Amino acid sequence: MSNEKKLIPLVVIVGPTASGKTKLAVDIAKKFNGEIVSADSMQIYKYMSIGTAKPTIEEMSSVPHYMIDFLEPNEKFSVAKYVSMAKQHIADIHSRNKLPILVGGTGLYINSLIDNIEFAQMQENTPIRDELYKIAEEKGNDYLFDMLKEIDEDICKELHPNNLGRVIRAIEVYKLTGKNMSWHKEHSKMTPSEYKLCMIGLTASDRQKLYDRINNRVSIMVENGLLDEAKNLFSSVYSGTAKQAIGYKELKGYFENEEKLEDCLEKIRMGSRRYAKRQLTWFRKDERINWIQFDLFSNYKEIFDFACETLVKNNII
RNA sequence: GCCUUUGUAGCUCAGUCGGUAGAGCAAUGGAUUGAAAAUCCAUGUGUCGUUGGUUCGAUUCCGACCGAAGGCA
Repeated sequence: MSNEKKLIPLVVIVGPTASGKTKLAVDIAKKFNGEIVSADSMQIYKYMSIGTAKPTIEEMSSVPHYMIDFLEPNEKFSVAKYVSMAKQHIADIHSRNKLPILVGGTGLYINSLIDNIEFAQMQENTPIRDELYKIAEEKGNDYLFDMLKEIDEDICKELHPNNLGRVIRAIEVYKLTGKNMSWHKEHSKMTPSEYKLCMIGLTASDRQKLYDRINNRVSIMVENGLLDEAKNLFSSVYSGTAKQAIGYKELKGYFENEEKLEDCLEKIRMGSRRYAKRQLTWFRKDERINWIQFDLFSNYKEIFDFACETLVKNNII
């Protein structure tokens, strides 16, 4: 094995929702001749722009963006697909002598990509899953968990029986590949990352400041036409992954005349706050991240300058 | 003004036939390898409205007062 292969420089900007990732990424791209690869599990969908806080049309036309706006809302997606597509974009950007910038809040996508997780090669197989879900419904979560114990005792130490989706996936992986999840996890980390990273994390030193921004942004989304966007989405086919997006599902009750608008909006704010909390839990443990606490700077320019300095210090540009 | 109901965790409410209390939601922490903006796990001290009385002991019984909702005038 040779380490001669040259690493691709990659700027990574992470952080909870509403922390200002999009703007910072665009400005960095403009300054350093970069292009942006999004790492967001919902911005991949068309027609879901306001609610997922996609970059504006101006932002997207001033800097090339990838992994945004390319899937119909009824199409399923997965980490494995994300990693293989995003990797190609990064390689392509680099081959054109531009600086790739990975930006987003979906921790699983980002870590799978930058840590070079290799997923088992297989097609997704819903008949197996459906059958397992049926077993769980009839005989209970513990029954399925005991099934998993038979084929992968180690993974059971990391999983809770109630985390049905993962228990089922672990069984499915074994049925489709003949190797259990523990085996795949171990073998997925064999090849080292091909990127030279500089990670920047945006957050607030005071959690309430972040929550204020989130709450405020929901009102802005409504002013920008969130309700119409959601209404259109409901009238078309929208399912699977896209259906989980915060900012749309909460409005259903309003359109069906069962809930007040203000109550639905409060649900969106709450859902977003809880999401931000989970994002922080995910990113906090990554010691490679250079954190920028936006509320400790007096204006945006200082944040931008500080971010640029960080990139220079890390020899990324 | 009178009658009835009501005042318990940030919110909605249980409960204690008198021995200082518990659920859901929220909040906080954590997990995260093909649905990840999803999914899952862990964490419950609050003058039981205020104030007197009865009692060994009251949030629980009795009285007064304060607040809320409804009804009658």
